[in-house]
Amino acid sequence: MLNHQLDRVLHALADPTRRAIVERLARGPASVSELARPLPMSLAAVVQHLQVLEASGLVNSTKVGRVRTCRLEPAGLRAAEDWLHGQRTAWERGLDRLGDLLTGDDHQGGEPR
Amino acid sequence: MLNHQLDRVLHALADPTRRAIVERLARGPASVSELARPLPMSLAAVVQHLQVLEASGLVNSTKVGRVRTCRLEPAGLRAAEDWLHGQRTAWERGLDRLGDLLTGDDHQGGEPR
DNA sequence: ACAATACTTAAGCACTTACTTGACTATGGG
DNA sequence: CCCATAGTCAAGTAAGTGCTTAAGTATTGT
Repeated sequence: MLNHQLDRVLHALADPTRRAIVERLARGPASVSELARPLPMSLAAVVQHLQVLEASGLVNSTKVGRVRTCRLEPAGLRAAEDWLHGQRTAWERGLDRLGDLLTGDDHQGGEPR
Repeated sequence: MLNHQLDRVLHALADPTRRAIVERLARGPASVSELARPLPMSLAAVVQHLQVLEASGLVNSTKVGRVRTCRLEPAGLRAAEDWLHGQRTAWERGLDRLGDLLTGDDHQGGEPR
């Protein structure tokens, strides 16, 4: 995935309203009004949040008649998850190597400079 | 984890400069100047990014003498990872149940309304 | 003591974000 | 045909973000 898209995904998820929408959509598809009903803001504001989510690739929607149905697109979620996992495990592996060094158990050779 | 902290973590990671800092720190601790060197901006700007990262709990730092050493704190990364994973798998389980319904293989009973 | 290093703090500025309201365009039921 | 429903579009605004420069404070090497 391009850095650019990860950018959009994380930005989209950084907002609590948009996370609430994602949480709702994780339980199944919903129309714009259904998504808006529990939220303390105008429907127009919700539509704007949906545009951000759609631009990030986290959500896609199709309009049939006058109702637009939105669903979650797990790929974007997955990409962000993978990035986070990569950083965290890289760091934790580093801590492990440090632990090995301190216990004299270095299987790779070469000390830190 | 409180919604509030997830908020800060995702907001912190939504910026490419801050993600670059996290990627660097995943390979091991670094001083402020070391973090700033490859980045195309002033040191003061980097310090501001570090403040955001530290407020989110993703990074902590200790100052010895005149040099502040920053390291990654994996807990925040983990919390975000878990949230993403939860949403994604909830959605995918939903898709599975839908698949089961379509193949007549519903082991839970109760059709969608 | 002096100067270089490694930050720190504050003020300011362009740009973006998260809303609002108001006007508008389908679509569908009675 | 009429009206409610469902959503769209366009301004406008207050607050927040990501930088900058400039001035300041400790700490360390000579």
